[in-house]
Amino acid sequence: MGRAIQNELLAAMPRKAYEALAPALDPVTLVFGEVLYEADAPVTHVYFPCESMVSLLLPVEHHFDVEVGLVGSEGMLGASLGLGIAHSPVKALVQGAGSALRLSAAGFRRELARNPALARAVNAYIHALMKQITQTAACNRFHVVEARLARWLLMTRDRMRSSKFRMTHEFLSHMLGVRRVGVTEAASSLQRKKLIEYTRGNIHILDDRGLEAACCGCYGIAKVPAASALLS
Amino acid sequence: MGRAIQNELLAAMPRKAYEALAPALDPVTLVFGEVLYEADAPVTHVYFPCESMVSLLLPVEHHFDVEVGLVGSEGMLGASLGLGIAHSPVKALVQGAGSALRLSAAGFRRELARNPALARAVNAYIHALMKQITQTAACNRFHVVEARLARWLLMTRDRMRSSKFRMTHEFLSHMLGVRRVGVTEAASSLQRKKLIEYTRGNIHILDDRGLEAACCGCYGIAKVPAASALLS
DNA sequence: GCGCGTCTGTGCGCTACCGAACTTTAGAAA
DNA sequence: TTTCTAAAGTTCGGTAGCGCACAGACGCGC
Repeated sequence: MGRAIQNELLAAMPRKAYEALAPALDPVTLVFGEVLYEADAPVTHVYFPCESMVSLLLPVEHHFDVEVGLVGSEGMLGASLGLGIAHSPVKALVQGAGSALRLSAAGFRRELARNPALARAVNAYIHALMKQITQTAACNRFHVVEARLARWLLMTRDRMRSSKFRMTHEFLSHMLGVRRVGVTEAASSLQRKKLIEYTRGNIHILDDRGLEAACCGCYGIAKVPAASALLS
Repeated sequence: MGRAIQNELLAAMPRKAYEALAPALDPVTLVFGEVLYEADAPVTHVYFPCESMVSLLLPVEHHFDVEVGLVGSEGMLGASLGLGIAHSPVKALVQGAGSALRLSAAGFRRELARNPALARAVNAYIHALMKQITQTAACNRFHVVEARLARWLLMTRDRMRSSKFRMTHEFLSHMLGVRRVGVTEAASSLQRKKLIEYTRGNIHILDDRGLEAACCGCYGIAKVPAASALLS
């Protein structure tokens, strides 16, 4: 346990409270493409991503799924258990492989009951997630593909803590709910402006500032505040 | 207190728990156009609509606000207090005038602490609201104006418990995040199909089944379940 | 080096919706 | 009755994104 706590939700808990929780946490590696929850299916475990990233998707009839939220080390999966709801409203798909901490649903409930700091952190995160989903809703409604792509890349960078990651246009098109060609057009436009570069699934953000300027204000608004701020 | 409890969230609480809460509830009349909360502003009171309806709106830069949710007698406003958050992420605008029950934020917190049935009902509603917002996000992304209008009319009917209500095209256009002309076109199409009729702000749903067929599946999915089901 | 599958780029006609202006009509007020 | 205003209807050019189809291009395995 000497290492830094990599999940910010856990890191923001009082030391003692975290130490009470730590033995129950099970380190796991999330693999790309893994489905943690299906939509409306039971939540058997909660996950605290450390260096991984998970998309929240909603199935829509006659369409591919749309992404409504993105969870990384700033958050958790299965927070609805904190509301006493044992099933996930959305599908959770591992988007960036990496480490996470896992806990059984029963264990999580137990910890919530005896650990008020955890309960507070979880509640605060539920609220932050609602804001994120709300903002995404508005953004998807009003903003052009290029701006939304820029936002998505920045959100991914924040959660992966890296400006290089793997992601094909095909995949991005599902995330943004547009055609693959739409992504190709937006991505090559961003590349022409020297904001990113990419080849065959390897994306590299070259100019963070420029990319922020290319995306809509939603990025700044929906940025999940540091967990420490959540608890203040 | 002999009358039926008109807010379903309250009605679903155990009799004893409700009776403990009832004296603190302050009957108020919400007037059309009243703003209960501004976005990101403090929540001073919570509201349980009885025969009124309130829109949840998100401000978007360079645009009118977009609606992300709709609250009627099946829900409440200010539920985020149940998460320990004292400000509203969205703007709450009274959409359908009518009666509601009001409670101060402090009083609500007090009741939550001593009344587990209320806490459970509130948590369940928060979850239902998240689902509604999520579904709205996806619906706004994929479905055509006519289907979204049909959905909105049905949701309004459910919350107002009436198939007649007042609502101008101008106003609807803000709710749906489209031009007024877009609403006019969609509405006259629905009228031509004899599903609704309207004149100068008076809308009348003629054919519920037909209207449900004209709208997307989102309506059925995002329908907030009866509060009694929420608690089961 | 060859073949093949995956990823990316291009072209084309089409539709829903936009922005902006203008007209008509219902109904309340004078 | 006349006047006035808010609501609803119409028109028109423009565009973002769609569906579909196909063409290169990179990289891996053999």
